[in-house]
Amino acid sequence: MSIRTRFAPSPTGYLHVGGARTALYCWLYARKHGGTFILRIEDTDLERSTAESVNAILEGMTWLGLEYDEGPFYQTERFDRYRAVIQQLLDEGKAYHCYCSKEELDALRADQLARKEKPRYDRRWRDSKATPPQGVPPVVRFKNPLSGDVVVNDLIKGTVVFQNDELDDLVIARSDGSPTYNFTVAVDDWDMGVTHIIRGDDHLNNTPRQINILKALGAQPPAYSHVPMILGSDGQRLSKRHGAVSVMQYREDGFLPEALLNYLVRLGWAHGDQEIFSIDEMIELFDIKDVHRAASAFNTEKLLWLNQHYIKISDPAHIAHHLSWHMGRLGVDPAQGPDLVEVVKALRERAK
RNA sequence: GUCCCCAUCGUCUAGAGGCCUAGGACACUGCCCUUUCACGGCGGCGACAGGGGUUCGAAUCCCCUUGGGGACGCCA
Repeated sequence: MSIRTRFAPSPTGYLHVGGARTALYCWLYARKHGGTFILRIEDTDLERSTAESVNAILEGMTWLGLEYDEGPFYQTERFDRYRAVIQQLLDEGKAYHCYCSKEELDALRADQLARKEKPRYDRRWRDSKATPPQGVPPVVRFKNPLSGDVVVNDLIKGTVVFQNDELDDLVIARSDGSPTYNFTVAVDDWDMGVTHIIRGDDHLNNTPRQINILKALGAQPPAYSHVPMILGSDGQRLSKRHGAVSVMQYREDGFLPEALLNYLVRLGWAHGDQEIFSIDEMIELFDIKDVHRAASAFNTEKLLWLNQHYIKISDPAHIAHHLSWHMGRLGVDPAQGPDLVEVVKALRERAK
């Protein structure tokens, strides 16, 4: 069977380095196996998703050269499909309506937390015969299995077992009828024939839920690979205070895409002592199974070194091309000055 | 709090029981090259979180502790 991977960002911000690395790994894995790389925009959160973010993500991927074979698919364009599957689950008794108000749920959560329990929905409407309250639009919840466990054979993390009784009945459709993340992911990965899911390990806990939904749908779960997070230089979660986090910010700061790609592929993965990888070498040597299990800290110094390396060894015309982009951005007309290729030749030994 | 993940130099990592008095890279640093800055060359500093096992032998396997991270939403 042909390999199919997907990168599925939610358009609620720019493409950051963590997402870029995940996209790179998905892309490399597909390329290595002659498979298909799919781009899917997970925009079911109508409140936070923006067109600007979609553009920023597309722009970032284009700059890095991570071209997709299919897509971009937008989940907002697939609502009819989700609605049909939700109805199917309802008809089959695999999902049910829940009439709890947000206040009710908040109170339940606060209560459980106060008792030092893991907060989760108590399934009060799962088998309820009670008459639904008037005028309350219900959400749809998925009937998660009550016992047994879900085994995830993760290509990076190894075998991870989750007890079903740790999971609650998650909401798959909001009271306004719109579908939610864990559900749309399962349906899409199934519909799109995704064979290998490669994503951030912040999704590892979602995996058993998605597998249960897939099973309820009669679908074969794909292979999972959860790549660790990228931390800031101080070992804390990457955020704006660490400086550049947006991929496009690196472009503006003068980094070459090949330098960022080389840095990212080497962050959390290695092939012996090799530090420099061309795109072709990455495709040939990269294997998702060799990705490190621990989170890693982003180190701009090393990126800078790689950038310097690529400036030195690249064709001067190539560097000049990037240089003219920066000059244009600064309002300088390259045609007015000396030949950029010559400038690059003269200065490349001493630039970063 | 509960569940899940993780743990080798400051950082990225090699290491899949003996090849390890733990290797490479970035950073830092000494010397050389050099009119300057870089580049380059040769050195140096620097780590198996702690404790128990298993084994003739453990950075490598198992358990506990500690420390990080993630998840627990009508966000994704």
